[in-house]
Amino acid sequence: MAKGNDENFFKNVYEVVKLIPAGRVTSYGAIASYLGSKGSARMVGWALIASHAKSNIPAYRVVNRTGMLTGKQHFESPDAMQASLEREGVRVENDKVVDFEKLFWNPAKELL
DNA sequence: ACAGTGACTAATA
DNA sequence: GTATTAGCCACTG
Repeated sequence: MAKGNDENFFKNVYEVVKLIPAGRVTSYGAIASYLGSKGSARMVGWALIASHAKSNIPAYRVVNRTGMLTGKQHFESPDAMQASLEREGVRVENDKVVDFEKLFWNPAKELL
């Protein structure tokens, strides 16, 4: 670890993910774009791993561009992510968010 | 310092 | 329409 030099980027991810309304989801690319690291969606995913390990971040509200729960494997249980989403009203089918486009929450627009 | 890996995305075949 | 390649940036060995 770099002693938290990149906290700026990570912290931004934490803030945005925390601000995601219940029952809504967003994509890594959207967060990356909002942070200015457009094209580096992988960093958002990496940040979420750190965030999940460091703070209580609802990382389950963040999925990939197709709405698939790619990161569920990193949770305590692979089913925790889907369960949490369904608990908030998000329908998940075959590890994929239903009506993802409707539930999609764009920080660059909603949070503007 | 180099190479491999990864919670991604878009383009190409 | 599915599969593969390439670009992306940070972390680990």
